[in-house]
Amino acid sequence: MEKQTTIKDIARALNISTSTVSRALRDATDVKPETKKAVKALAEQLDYQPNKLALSLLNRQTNSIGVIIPNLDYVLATMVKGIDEVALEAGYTVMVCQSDESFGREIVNTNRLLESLVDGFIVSVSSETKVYEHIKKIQNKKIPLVLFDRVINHMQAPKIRLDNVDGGIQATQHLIDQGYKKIAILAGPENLNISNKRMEGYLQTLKANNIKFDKHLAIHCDFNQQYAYEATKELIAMKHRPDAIFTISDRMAIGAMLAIKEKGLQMPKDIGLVGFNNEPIASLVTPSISSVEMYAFEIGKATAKLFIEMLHSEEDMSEREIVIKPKLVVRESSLRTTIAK
Amino acid sequence: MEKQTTIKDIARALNISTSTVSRALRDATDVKPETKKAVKALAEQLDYQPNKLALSLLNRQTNSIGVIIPNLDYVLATMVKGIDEVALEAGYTVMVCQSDESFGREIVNTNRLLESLVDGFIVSVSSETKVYEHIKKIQNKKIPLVLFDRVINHMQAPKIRLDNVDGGIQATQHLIDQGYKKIAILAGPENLNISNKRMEGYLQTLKANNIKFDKHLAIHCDFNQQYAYEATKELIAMKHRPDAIFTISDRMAIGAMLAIKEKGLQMPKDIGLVGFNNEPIASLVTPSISSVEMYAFEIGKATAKLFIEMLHSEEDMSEREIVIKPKLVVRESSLRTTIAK
DNA sequence: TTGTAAGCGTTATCAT
DNA sequence: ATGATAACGCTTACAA
Repeated sequence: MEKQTTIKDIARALNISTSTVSRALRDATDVKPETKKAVKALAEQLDYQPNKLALSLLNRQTNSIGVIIPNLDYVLATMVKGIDEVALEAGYTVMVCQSDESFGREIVNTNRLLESLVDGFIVSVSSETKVYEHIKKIQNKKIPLVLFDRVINHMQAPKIRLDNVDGGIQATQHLIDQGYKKIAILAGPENLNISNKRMEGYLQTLKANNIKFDKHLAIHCDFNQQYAYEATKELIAMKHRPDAIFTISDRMAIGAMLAIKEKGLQMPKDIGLVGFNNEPIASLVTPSISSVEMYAFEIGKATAKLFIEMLHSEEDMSEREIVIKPKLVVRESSLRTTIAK
Repeated sequence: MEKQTTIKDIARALNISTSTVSRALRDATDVKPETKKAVKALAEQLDYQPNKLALSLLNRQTNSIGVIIPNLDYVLATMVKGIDEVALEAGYTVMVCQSDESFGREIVNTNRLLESLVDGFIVSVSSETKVYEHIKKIQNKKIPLVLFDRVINHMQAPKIRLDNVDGGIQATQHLIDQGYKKIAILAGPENLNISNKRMEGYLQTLKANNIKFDKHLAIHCDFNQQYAYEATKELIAMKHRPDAIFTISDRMAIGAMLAIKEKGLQMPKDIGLVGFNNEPIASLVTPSISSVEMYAFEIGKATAKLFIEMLHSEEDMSEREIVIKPKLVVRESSLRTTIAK
C-alpha cells in the first residue's frame, strides 16, 4: 500500500487542524463555508479517500459480511450474486469463502473470516458437516449469523431455505399425473438435508397416491453427473425398469439423460425425467428437461435482506425462518401428449 | 462486533504493560519465561485474537487481494478457486467482485476494493470494457495489479492468459484432419479479445491448409447458448451448409448441438463439432463434445503465484507475460472412424 | 526483562 | 468556527 492522502496532509497544507478537516469533509454545520470549500477542493485534488481501516478500528465494525458456501456451482453462484447485490446496496462488502464440500476447510474459512472481523456471517454448510462447533463459535461471540439453503435444522438461528419437501412433491405428483407408474429417484448424499427433504416429498406423494415405495428405485448418489449416469444405467437395466426418474439436481438429470439415450429409450414416451434447480442447461438439451425452479437469486437477496435487518434490529430473530416455495417448470422430458391417467 | 479480548485486557489482568504482552505473544527472546507462560495461558483462556484492523492500520497492508471478474461461470469459478488456494496458502484473503459483464459495475467494484485497501488487484475485464481509466487508476496509485484470462493487450502489466490462437489452431486443424471441408466458427462478442484470438487461430489454420475463408461461415454471437442455437440453425439451413462447427465455448457448443440434433444430422458423421473450455458437461452429453482444455485451475494458481511474487519483489514485472498452452481433448463429436484425408 | 510513548488515520468530546 | 486530546488495538524504538 502506497501512502494515501490523509486528513493530516490536508490539515497541514491548509494550516488547520485535522478535526476541522474531518468536519469539513463530512459537511458539519459548524464549519466556515470558505474553510469547507478549501478543504473539499484540496481533498478532491489530492484524491483523498477516507481510510476504512481507521474507521473500522474506531467504530468496531468493518461493514463486511462473511459468506461461507460449500461450492460455486450454478445455484450457489446465483445465490451469492443475490446476496452481493443487496449487500452492496446497503454498503456492505461480501467476502466469499468456498469450503469445497470439506468440513476442514469450512472450519478454516470460519476462522479466517472471524479474524477478518466481519460484521456477521451468512452460511450454507458443506455436505460433510455433521458437527457444528465452528458455527456455534460464531454465535458464542455474539456475531450475527444467518443460515441459508443448506441450513442446520436444530440450530437456533435465522434461516432461509427452499421448501424442498414441496419441490419433491411437485415433481413426483407431476410424474404421476402424466401417467408414470414406476417412479425412481436419484437422491443426493444421505446426510444432506436438502436431499432428504426432496426425497421426503417424493415418498409422501407416492403414499398419497397409494403407490408402494420400492426401495430399489431410490438411489443415493453424490451430486455428480457421473454417478447419476451409472445409477441410471443400473436402473434401466432392471427387469422391471422404472418409467420415470426424478433427480434432485439438473446435473444429475443430465447424467441420467445420457444413460437413457444410450439405451435408446425415448423421453418422455418410454421414460419421464424431472430435474431440480432449473439451471439454464435444462432448457437447452433435447429433450428439454422439466425441472423444479428454486429461485436461487431471490433466496440470495432475501438472505442478505434478513441479515441486514438482523444487524439493525435489537429483536431476537433466531426463530425466524423464511421458506421459499419452489415451482415446477414442465418441459419436454416429462410431458406426454397423451395422458394415460 | 462484540468487544474482543485485547492485549490491554491481558496486560491489566497480569499487571504488566501491553508491550510486554505483545512481545510475549510473539515469542520475543527478551521476555522472562514465566511472564511469557502466564501471558500465553491467559491469552488462550480468554480466546485472544490479534485485531487485524489494528495490524493493518499499523503495517499499511491488509493481506487481502481484490479479484475482479466478469462473471462466475464454470471457467472463472475454477480460476478463482485456483487463486484462492494459492492466496490462502500465502496468508492472503481474496475478495471477489463480479462485474456481471458490465463496465459500470466494474468501475464500482474497482472503487469498492480500492476503498477496502486491498494490497493488490487481480483482474479479468468484462466484455463491455473498452476504456481502462479505472484500471490505470490502480496503477497510478502504485498498487500491484495482475491481469488474467481476459487481459488488456496494450496495457503494461503482468499478464497471464491462455494461448487462444493456439486453441483455435488446434481445434481447426483437428477438424481438417478429420476430413471436414467446410468449417464454420461461432465466435463471441466482436470486441472480446479471447474470442478474436481463437478466431485468428481458426483463420490461420484455414490459410495454412489452403482453405479459403468463407465469411458466411463465421458468426459472432454472444457467449450464450440461445444465440448459438439460433446461429447454428441458420448455418445448417444454408444451401451449402458447413460440415463442421467450431464454437469458442462449450455452452455455445451445446446450443449448436441442440440445433444439429433437431435437424436430424448426426455427429460426427454429417457434421463435426468442437467446443472450448472442456467443461464437465462436454463429456456428459451424447455425443460427447471434443473441446479445448484451458487449464483454468492452473491459470488461477499461476496468477496468484505471479501476484504474490510481484508483491515481494522489487523487480519491475510489468513486461511479464505467462501464456498457457491449451490442449484439445478429442471426443465423439468430431472423431470420424473413417478418416478421409 | 520490562515499561513508556509515539504512531497508524479517523472521529468525538471538550475547550477555546 | 476551530483546535487539542483521547481513543480504537497494536507494534516498536527508546529508556530504565
